[in-house]
Amino acid sequence: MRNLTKVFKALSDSNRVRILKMLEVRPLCVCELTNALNLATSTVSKHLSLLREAELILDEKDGKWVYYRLNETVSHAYGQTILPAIRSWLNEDENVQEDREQVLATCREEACKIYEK
Amino acid sequence: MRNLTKVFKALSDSNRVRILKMLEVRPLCVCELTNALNLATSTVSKHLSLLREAELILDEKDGKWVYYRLNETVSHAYGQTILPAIRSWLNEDENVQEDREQVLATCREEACKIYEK
DNA sequence: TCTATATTTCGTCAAATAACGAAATGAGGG
DNA sequence: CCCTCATTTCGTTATTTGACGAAATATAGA
Repeated sequence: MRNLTKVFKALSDSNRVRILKMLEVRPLCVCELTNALNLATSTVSKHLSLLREAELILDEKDGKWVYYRLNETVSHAYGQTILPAIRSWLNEDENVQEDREQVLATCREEACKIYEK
Repeated sequence: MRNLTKVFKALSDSNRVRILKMLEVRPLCVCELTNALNLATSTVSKHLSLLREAELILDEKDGKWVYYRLNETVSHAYGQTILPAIRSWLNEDENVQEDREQVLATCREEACKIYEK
């Protein structure tokens, strides 16, 4: 029960749903997400930790960046049902489309201060 | 987006999920639900109104009682996906099983003060 | 090492939420 | 019409949540 409500709670905030819909495009680092959401970095980081605790996303460190991506192999039935459903929902939503355009249009050098490899 | 988060928010509280799982057994009036949840009537009434606003349940007046039941013909895709999923989840949950046993064992005369037709 | 950048953690504040009891509303039966 | 019971609405309170900025942590490069 606790696990289920944790998943629903993670999904009950529009900024967190926007994050999931952006991650459908490709894995993104915190600064790219922050850029699109227009929130403080610490706020976005907190949203990401809630999504991660619900096992809806995974994080991977790459140098000084942390990349977040959808958890395609989520272990619980809740995510197995809900993540694909969310993928099919909101694709016509104006905000979601704008977010995605911005993600695609903005290269990381603009979203983050520096892009070096 | 607003509609989706409204649905998830409605589902993000364990007492509201317990209500849905009890309504899987049969339609119930507010006093029967209150009896099982051990909350103030006004609190249960508020939970029910949130579930109703998310279109997950329907209410029907019968004399001085109001019966709530699952919305089997919910119009939005969110409910069409999530309600059947919830029906398949938590059936082994201890609290859910206790709630259901109580619902089945308690006749309305006990749950409510009076039963008259 | 020093600096710059990315991210997380912490402390704080305002708004939202869940709970309660009291009061208001509605329906049925003397 | 009065009384009772079921339910909802309202006002209050404690807790949770979402936001911010500042401070802490981590990494890469000069």
